[in-house]
Amino acid sequence: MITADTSVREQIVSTADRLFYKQGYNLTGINQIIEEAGVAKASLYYHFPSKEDLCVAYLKRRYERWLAMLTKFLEGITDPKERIIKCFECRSEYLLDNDFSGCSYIRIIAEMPQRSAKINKQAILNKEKQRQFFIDEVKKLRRIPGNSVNDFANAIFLLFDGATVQCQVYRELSPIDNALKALKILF
Amino acid sequence: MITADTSVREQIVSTADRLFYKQGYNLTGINQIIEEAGVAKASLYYHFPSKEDLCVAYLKRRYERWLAMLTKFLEGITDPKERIIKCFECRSEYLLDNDFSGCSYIRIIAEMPQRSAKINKQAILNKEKQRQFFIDEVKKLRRIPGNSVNDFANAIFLLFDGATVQCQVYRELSPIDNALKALKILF
DNA sequence: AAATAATCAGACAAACTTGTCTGACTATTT
DNA sequence: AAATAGTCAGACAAGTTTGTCTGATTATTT
Repeated sequence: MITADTSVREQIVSTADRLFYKQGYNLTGINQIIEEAGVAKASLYYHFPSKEDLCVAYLKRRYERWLAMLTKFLEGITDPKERIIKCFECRSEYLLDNDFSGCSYIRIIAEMPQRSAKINKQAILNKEKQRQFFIDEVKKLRRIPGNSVNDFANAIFLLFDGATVQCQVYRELSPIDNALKALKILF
Repeated sequence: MITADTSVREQIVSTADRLFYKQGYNLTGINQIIEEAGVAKASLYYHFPSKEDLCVAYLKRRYERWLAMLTKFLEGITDPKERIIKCFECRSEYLLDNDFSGCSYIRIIAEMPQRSAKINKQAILNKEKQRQFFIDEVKKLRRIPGNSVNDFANAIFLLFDGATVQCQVYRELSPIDNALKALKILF
């Protein structure tokens, strides 16, 4: 009996996840993945018809990891404004834990101008889930700056992505601080 | 007598510029560059010791192009608030003209987690010049939201980068509109 | 017990990667 | 006129890439 998290499939995805995110998709070869995962090449291609499909699994996994981390961060916090701020603080920790590798969805699109339909779809789906989080929180606010839920949520989402990519570029967390200061001006 | 813009060196850089930005750095081979530039491989390596050095030239060129475009956009406009807004509109046109390829500095760092020192330095230099533009404009404002020049300029810069990457992801200009709406709330 | 699903190791294909080198030729400068 | 700088075409090295295929072995399910 083999448990889910030691299965060959899981080994492959978790190794691909680590390597794609750390080294980039294009610079990570199938051979490296199977070697570090300790599985046969045929096993990888048994589970994933192509590298592209493995990439989709990687993106799904990244979102799940982010959601789990955020959920834990927000535990017990009900105030929407505080929850939004905590989301940025969660980003700080995420980037620190992950060597300032930025947002995997943005990165995968930056790396693939050919625009694989499957990968594109998953990346955008993940981004939309992030946007929805902010919309949901903004809806709970008593007073909404600008008087439009979507406009204000989108403003926060822009700060969030802006801070994420700038942290990646500068390899430091100051852009998150800048974003928090921007939030203070906005609220 | 050979003019500067038809020289072999210029041919190489302009071709590399086009291909790096469109296809991505890692997916563009030296062989494709020399073929499309119509030059010999030895000529490329005569001017640029390595692909890395060519990349630095590419980043410099991208900044110059952006600056030229922005300067033209701002011609005759003196009001700092208006100049900031125009900068976002310039970004719209830039992205539309360039197939939504995003910011070349951010992208190159997203593509190269190995962090080539030369490339990293140039990318950050370019980003700092962009930040300085916003700082200079904010300084001219009569009333500064939040009462700190740097904080407000950084907020705008975050919106700028956030909008740029989101436009790249979604392949549409709505994030720029969102950023302009965010600016309205901020001001 | 038989059939199927999952896994293994690794060879192979066909293409691509950056960079070096040869050797010749032309243009420019001293 | 001689020396240097620039350019050419292309072979070559040593490595990489994704994906296919062989053939065998083990696990699971029917």
